[in-house]
Amino acid sequence: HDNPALDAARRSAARVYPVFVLDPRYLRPDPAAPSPGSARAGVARVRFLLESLRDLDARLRRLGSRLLVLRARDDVSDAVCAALKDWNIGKLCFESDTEPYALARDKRVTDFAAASGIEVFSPVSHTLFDPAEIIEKNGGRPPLTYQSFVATAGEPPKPVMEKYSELPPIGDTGGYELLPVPKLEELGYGDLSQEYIPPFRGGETEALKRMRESLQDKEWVAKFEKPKGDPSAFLKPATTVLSPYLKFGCLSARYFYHCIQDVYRSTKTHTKPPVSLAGQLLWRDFFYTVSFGTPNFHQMEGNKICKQIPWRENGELFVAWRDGRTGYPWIDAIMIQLRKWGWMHHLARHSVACFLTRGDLQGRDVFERLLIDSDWAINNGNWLWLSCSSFFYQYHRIYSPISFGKKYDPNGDYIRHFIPVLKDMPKEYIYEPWTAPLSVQEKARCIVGKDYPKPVVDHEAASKECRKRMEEAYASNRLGGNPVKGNSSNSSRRKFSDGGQDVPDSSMSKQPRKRS
DNA sequence: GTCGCGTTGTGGCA
DNA sequence: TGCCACAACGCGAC
Repeated sequence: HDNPALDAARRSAARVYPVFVLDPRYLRPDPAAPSPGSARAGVARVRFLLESLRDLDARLRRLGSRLLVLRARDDVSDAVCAALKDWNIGKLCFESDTEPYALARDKRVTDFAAASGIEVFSPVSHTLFDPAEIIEKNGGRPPLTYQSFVATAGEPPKPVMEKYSELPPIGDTGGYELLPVPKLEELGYGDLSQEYIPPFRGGETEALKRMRESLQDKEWVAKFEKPKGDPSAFLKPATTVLSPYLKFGCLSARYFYHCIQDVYRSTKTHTKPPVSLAGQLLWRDFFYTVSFGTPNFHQMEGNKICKQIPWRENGELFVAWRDGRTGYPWIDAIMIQLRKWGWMHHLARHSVACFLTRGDLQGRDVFERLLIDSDWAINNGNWLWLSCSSFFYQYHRIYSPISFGKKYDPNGDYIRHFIPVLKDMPKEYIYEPWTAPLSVQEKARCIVGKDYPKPVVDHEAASKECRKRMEEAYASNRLGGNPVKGNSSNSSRRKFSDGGQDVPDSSMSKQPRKRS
């Protein structure tokens, strides 16, 4: 549905080759990665992708076509150009993509097409609006606040919902071996039998079903307020969990948006952006637009909208955070949900991102790899937000790793589910197990420091230190825009167990990261 | 220069 | 559940 590229292809040709190229950049197994998967994608997202491809193939077959799965040896554009040439293609249709990696990849293909006399049609259909158009409307610069974005954007165009019962058949594929969509086990990630399978299945069929189920409860849709959602809800998440389907193109943002509007029309009142359900789709477009119009959006260096803050590396804290071993059950439960499900509630993401110092884009990379809805523009945008580097600047607002979760889930059911070793810890101590008397720990069969880690940092000291350093960095940005380079103050996170001694600084300021 | 505003803080209190 | 103080940021309209 809402696939103008496919629609154009079927209208203008007697033969259509529906191609998906498996990209080794995303799929090549990396045994050195901290959890199963490739360097850039955890198995949860790869599984979701393969499920989506199998569903797409099945749906194409119902229309008399099929998916042609190509495996790129190295560069995806090489594989596409070879197929264009070998199959003597006259017109190439694909959805445009604004991520820098995709832009470079697609440019190599369109350059080849232009040189070979192949017609190219590349419509915008991944987002509600065309980011380039919004930037132009706004005077050549992306709107940097949500409100100005919404004012500039206006109403999104309607989805392309042409109904058809068949597609042109595929053409002669010559010597190409037509393989089915591979199974996860065939991609070489090792023995995955022990891996938890997330409760979300990929594919357009599942996406449309999930959307209909969400929209069925009209009162829920009309009253939806994102900040009021419960991040600890896991049996029935507080949001639609349609983001992975949007990410993989299983669900059209435009179609979803217009279905939400239909619901609004049938109810007396409804919430409004930014907190409303439709407002969430506008947030998505906001980050796509800013990311498209901002060079070096994914990093601090050379990023004009990003505050220059001298982040410190704390390898010990980072690894504990990544692996869900910080000693703060609320934080660890969220990170374990991330690794197992590839998804957690937005406020849970805020909580853990805030915890990992205010900032440090190392965390960005962990999210990017493990989330099934991993999205370059949105992930980077939100890490800029949470780190008070851009968009949001109230660095005194810090999520407590103890009281924030407790507010929603005083009994700690979420923690008990994702951290079974804590399942018998009394609720008085479940958010701070290190405060439980030894007799209580013994009775709960969970000794802190043995069965569950001691806190890696003292949150009180660490957040105080963080505020101080943010204040210094902001002051420095006001003065001349030069980041604080000195090493006058302590590490932003301290060890808890050694009485507040500083963790040795492995480096002064963060190295700019290569685009990943 | 001033002032109002900004999706999603915490802790205390009614 | 909602309101307030706390301490307070940058942005953008004026």
